[in-house]
Amino acid sequence: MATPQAQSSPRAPRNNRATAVHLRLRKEIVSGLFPQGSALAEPTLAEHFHTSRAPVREALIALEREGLVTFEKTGRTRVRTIAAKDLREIMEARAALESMAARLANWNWTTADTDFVAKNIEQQTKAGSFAELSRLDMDLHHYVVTCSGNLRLLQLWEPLRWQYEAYLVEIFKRRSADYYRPETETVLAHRKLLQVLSSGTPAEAAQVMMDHVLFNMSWAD
Amino acid sequence: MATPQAQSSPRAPRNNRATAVHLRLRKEIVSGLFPQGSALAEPTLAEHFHTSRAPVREALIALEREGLVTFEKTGRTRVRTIAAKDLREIMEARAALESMAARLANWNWTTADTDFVAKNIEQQTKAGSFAELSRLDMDLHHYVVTCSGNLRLLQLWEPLRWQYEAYLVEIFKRRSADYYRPETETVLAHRKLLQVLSSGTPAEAAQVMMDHVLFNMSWAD
DNA sequence: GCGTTTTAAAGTGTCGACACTTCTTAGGCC
DNA sequence: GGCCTAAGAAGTGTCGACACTTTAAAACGC
Repeated sequence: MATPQAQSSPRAPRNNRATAVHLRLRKEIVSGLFPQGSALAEPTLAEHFHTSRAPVREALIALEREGLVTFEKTGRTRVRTIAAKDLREIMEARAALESMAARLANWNWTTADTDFVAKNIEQQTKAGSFAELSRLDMDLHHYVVTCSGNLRLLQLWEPLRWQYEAYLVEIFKRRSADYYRPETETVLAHRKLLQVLSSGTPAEAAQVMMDHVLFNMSWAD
Repeated sequence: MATPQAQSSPRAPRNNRATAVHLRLRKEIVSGLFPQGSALAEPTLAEHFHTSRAPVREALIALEREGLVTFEKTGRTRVRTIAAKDLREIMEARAALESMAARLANWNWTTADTDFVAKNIEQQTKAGSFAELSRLDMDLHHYVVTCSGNLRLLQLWEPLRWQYEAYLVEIFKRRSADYYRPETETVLAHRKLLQVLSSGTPAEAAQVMMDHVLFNMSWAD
C-alpha cells in the first residue's frame, strides 16, 4: 500500500535538547517570528530556550543544512532571506522530487489514499483564508511524497517545504490583505492530480505533478 | 552560460575545525576506511583528529543529515549501512534531481560544456579500473547538476552522491576482483546523454537522464 | 561450565570558561 | 557637524568537566 509508513532506516531523531531547540526554532522561523535576515546569536537563543549554547549550536547547524539560516564568513548566523530567485530554485527542486514521488505513489495507490486526498480538496473549497489554503496545499503535497514510500525523497523534500513556507509568510507580510491565492485554480489542479494518481499511468501522474508545481511558481512571486 | 558557477546564496562554509573534521571524516567513510556499521565514538574520533569533542560532534550532526551516519536510540553513532533497498531509494532520488538538472542544463548549454563532457567520456573509454570509471561517471553527473545553475538541486544531490559512493565501495569490497561495470554500455549511454544535452530539447535531455540513472540501478545491486 | 548479578569502563548530554574575533559606540580631531 | 580612532561590548570557536546512561567485563553462585 502507498499509505504513509517508513520503509528504510527510520531516522530516529536524538531525544535531546538540541532537537527540541531545532524543532521550536524552525517553527518560529517559518511562522515569521524571526524575520528574514535577523541575527541569531547563540547566547540570546540559549537564554530564549532556557538552555546553554551547546544545544543551540547543534540546532543551528541542522537549520543551516535545511536552508533556513545562513552562516556568514564572520561566523555570525542569520535567518536566511529567500528572494524570488530562491523561489525559482525551490520550485524547480520541488517539481523534480514531487514528480518522481507522484510516479511512485501512483504505483500502488489505494482507495484510502483517494479518500484522504479527496477530503483535503473538499476542505480547500471551504478554506477561508490564504494561510489555511496554503496549509492544506502543503499537507496534500506532503502526503503524496510520503506515499511514494521513498524515505529519502521525503527527507530531501522537507527542507524545501520549510523554505517555501518561510517565503510565503514573508510575502504575506508585505501584501497582507489585498493578496489572494487563486483558489479555484488550485482546487481544479488538485482534482486533476487526484484523478491521475488514482487512475492514470505513472508517467501521467509524474507529468501532471511536474506541471502543477512549476505553474505554482508563477503566481507566488 | 551553463558553466558551473554559484547563482544564489553561496553557502560559505564555516572555516572552523568542525568543517575540517566533517570533510575528512566523510572522505574516510566514503573511501571505506570506516566500514559500514562500525561505531563512531566521539572521544575516539576527537583523538583521531587531534581535537576536542565539540568539533567532532558538529561534524557528526552534519554527516547524519547527509545520510552517512545514523544515531541510535541510545545516542551512539554508527556508520550507516546502505543496503540494496537503500540503493533503490538513492537512485530514484538521483533520477528525479538529475533529470531536472539535465532539463535546466540543456537550456543554455555551451560548447565549453560539450568539450568538458566529451573529454570526460573519452577518458572513460581508457579507464583501467572499476574505481576510475566510477569516479569519471560521478564527475560527469556532478558536472551536469552544477550546469543546471540551481544551487539547491546541487545541495540536495550531493548527499546522494556520498551515499552512492559508500555503497559502491562496499560492494566492491565483497565482489572485488570478479566484478566489472559494463564499460561500453556506460560510455554509450553517456554519449547519448551528451547528444541530447547539446542539441536535443529540454524534455529529451530530462528523459534520457532519467532512463540512464534508473537503468544504472539495475547493475549496481 | 553456564547463567546471573555486580562493578568498572566507556560514551553521551550539557554546561561554564576563556581566548580570540567582530561589531558598536563613545570620544577626539578637524 | 562629519570622520577617524579607540576602548568596550557582544559573539564565536574550542576546550575540559561532570552527571547520567549504556555497554562491557568480572565476580559469583550453582
